[in-house]
Amino acid sequence: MSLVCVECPVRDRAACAVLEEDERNALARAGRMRDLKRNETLFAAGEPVSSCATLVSGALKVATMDAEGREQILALIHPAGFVGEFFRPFAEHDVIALSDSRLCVFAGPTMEQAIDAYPALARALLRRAQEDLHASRVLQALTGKASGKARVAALLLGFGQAASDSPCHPAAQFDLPLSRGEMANMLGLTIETVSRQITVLEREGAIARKGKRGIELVDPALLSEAAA
Amino acid sequence: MSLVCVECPVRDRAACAVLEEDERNALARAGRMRDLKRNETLFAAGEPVSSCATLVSGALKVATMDAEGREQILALIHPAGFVGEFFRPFAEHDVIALSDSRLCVFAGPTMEQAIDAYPALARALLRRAQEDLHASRVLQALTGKASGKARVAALLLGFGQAASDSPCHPAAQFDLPLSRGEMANMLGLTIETVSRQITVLEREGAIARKGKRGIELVDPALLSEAAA
DNA sequence: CGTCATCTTGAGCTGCATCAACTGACGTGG
DNA sequence: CCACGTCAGTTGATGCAGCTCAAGATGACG
Repeated sequence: MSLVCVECPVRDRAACAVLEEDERNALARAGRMRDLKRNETLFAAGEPVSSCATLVSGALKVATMDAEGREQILALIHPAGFVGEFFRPFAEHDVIALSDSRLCVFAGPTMEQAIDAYPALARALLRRAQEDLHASRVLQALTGKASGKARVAALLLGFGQAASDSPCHPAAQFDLPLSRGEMANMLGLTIETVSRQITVLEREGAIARKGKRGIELVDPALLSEAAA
Repeated sequence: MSLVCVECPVRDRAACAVLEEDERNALARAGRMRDLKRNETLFAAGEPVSSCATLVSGALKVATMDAEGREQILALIHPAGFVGEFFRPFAEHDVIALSDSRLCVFAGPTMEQAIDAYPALARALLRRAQEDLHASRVLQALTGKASGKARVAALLLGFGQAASDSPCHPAAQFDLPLSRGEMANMLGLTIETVSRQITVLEREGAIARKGKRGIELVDPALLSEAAA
């Protein structure tokens, strides 16, 4: 399947946005679109990885299973995000679709050749890797020693930011992209604790539940105070 | 000060190792050596960063302070490691010397020009960023939901690996590069808990204390079992 | 020998995990 | 259309791992 970059919703935010039109088209001819259903696995930990991809729409999670079979979510991938490691023969973590998703997939050598051919692409990928690294450390700082309430509050704020168009103000209302269980796996808590802390934050007037997945940020200031 | 790559202890492991001799020398002329004493700060969170560096000897920590002024260690940098973000105007985290250290420092634009001039360098930095990202996620998985004992055991094993020449077997005996407080900050525990778990592991026969900072891995298999 | 920093050990308390029951939404099949 | 099962979420009761506070112990150094 050929890619139609002209219609790509992330055409000016993804790594390939730094390429010239003809370069991008050349790269696109070497890639293909792939759709994933919710909970479908893109890469499985331990399996050989010979490809990488840009997320076009939907959302992915990067996760590991511990010895007891419990999942730990290590990162979320949003549209325009990039997954796949070039320099490792095997995937270290699972990459799974959180919702129905569409990706722009490239076979391993294709992208390696491309970063040699287009220096700007290497820069763009380096930038993205550093951003991912930063995001990982921020999450680490959060789960390191914050209280359960602070973790949940910070996660809700983060979702609000992600759901907003403006980079400074969070969306007033949005749908949670994660189930309670996924939020718990991400924060190093249990389902029950997440649920309880959401209840507490609602009772304090910081947020309000809107249906099963909807959240309204009633008092963002109060919420960010709880996240401290 | 000019750099003498020929004598550099990390000359074939650092990112610049991918360069040809003359390219490397050209880059070296644009950089300079810098020595840090223990606890000296290389980058401070929030301050503008206009440089990056390869660690030649010693060790660094990447850390944040939470609202209550407690430190959280997010990553350790070992010799041949690279620090500094090109694409961000301000440092997000503190970078501090854990022991007396020597770095090979480059002013911001120097390295940016170099990655454009030498595609192999961009690849090498991308590889390093992905490795850092992986290390960050491994640490995150560890601090996510493991027990105190498992965290301490895993950290000790990691130090053993790092202190060893062989990549597969850990060193039988080594000195802890971190104080109890630093280990606690890294693992999301308290000094007391770290101390207690070390005592437990010693009582179980997995390790033995050798003086103030020395650790002997009496039974590595038992230790890695405790880390599970 | 005293001082200071680091580490260890003890005792009690707290926050989160665990186990368990209940609710509501949804889908399936009789 | 209703009975039923399933699944996600909520709430309650209880226990324990790790935090907190406190008191030594150990070692480095002047």
